[in-house]
Amino acid sequence: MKNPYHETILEFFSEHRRMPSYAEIARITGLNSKSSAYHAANRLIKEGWLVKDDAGKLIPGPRATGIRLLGSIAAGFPSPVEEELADVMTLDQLLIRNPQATFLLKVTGDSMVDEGIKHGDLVLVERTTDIKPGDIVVANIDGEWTIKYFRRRGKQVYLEPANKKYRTIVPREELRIDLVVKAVIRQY
Amino acid sequence: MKNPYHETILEFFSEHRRMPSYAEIARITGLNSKSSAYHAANRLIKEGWLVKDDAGKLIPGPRATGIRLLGSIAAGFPSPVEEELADVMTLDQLLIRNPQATFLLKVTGDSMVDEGIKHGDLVLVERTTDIKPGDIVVANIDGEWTIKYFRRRGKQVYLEPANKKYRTIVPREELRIDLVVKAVIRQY
DNA sequence: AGGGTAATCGAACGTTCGTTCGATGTCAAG
DNA sequence: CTTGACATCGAACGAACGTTCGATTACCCT
Repeated sequence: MKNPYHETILEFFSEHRRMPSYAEIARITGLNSKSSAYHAANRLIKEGWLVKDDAGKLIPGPRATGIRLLGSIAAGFPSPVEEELADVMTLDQLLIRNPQATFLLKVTGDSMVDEGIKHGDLVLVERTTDIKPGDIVVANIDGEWTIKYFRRRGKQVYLEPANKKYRTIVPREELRIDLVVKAVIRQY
Repeated sequence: MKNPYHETILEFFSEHRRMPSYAEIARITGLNSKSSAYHAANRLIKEGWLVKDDAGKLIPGPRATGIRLLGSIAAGFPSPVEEELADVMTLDQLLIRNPQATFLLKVTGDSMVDEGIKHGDLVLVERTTDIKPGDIVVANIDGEWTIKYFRRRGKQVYLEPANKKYRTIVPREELRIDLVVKAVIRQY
């Protein structure tokens, strides 16, 4: 019972992808009545952990949801405790525009190291037809999948690595590319 | 009505951070009865857009939710269409262990370029006391915030950049660090 | 020890929920 | 046109929901 209620409740949210009912709040927090859960939830609303939407349903509040996007490192740093937070969002909301066409790939090899994309990194890839020169793309060259810059000189398109050890690839035949890298994610 | 129901419903989810009730599904889809909404939802469940959890509540299904984590690029690539998906998760679930203590910072400067952390990148920072040598940390050195490797030689701790242009920092006085970099995110 | 504030409880309320049913409507194949 | 499969509808059910109330308990302050 050490755990404050908001942690228990938000844990439920991230596990179940929905908010618990008051009966469920009572169950998971150890409270013995719905009304205790109701009052506890109202306290959490006052504290900003939860909010009620237009329909009166509980949803995670500004203090709980997502990630706090703070200033830049060199520019200084809001006070660690109790930042009254400008922008709060989910990483998914931040990074993903078209969920149906987006997925994650693990990068193998070092052909893009000079771009800061290393072996083992994850790349967030979106399937799209809107590919512009300079984009980083995932392409199938002669049956092999690779990640490269998409370049164009005149009418000729080619794929350029971000690593001098590798050579630019000029496709022998027509090159169909529909996967563009929207983000790079590296975990430590 | 061009929009298939699952798009309307999942749109509701991402806007409201909860799934609609059947009455609400009827309203937003233009259906005139709860039971139509109920049957429509069941179809979507069969198609994988939605699922019901243990309590019978609707939650987004594997086809809708989060991101598909596929194989590595060099290792080949599951068929683009209709991958029967190993792992599906939210980016937040993937990256964030302790939501309360986690936030996002924008990196300024190039002191970590050799680690693949470039100017303008976002770093996912967690406040923790468990910092080990080799970790990438955000530290306050003489009033300035910087991002560096945390190193230790004997009893002496110091901060090392990942860029030969910069010098290692040996703190004059005691160094209190509680921000460790858990992930790097770069958007294109 | 005592007094006051806040948390918890159990019971009760009207409302909304998910679900089932049978009837009606739509559309394509035979 | 007839048949069958399927989507939609409106009404109905008990169960679960959010909320309120008054009584009880726990906790802090001096």
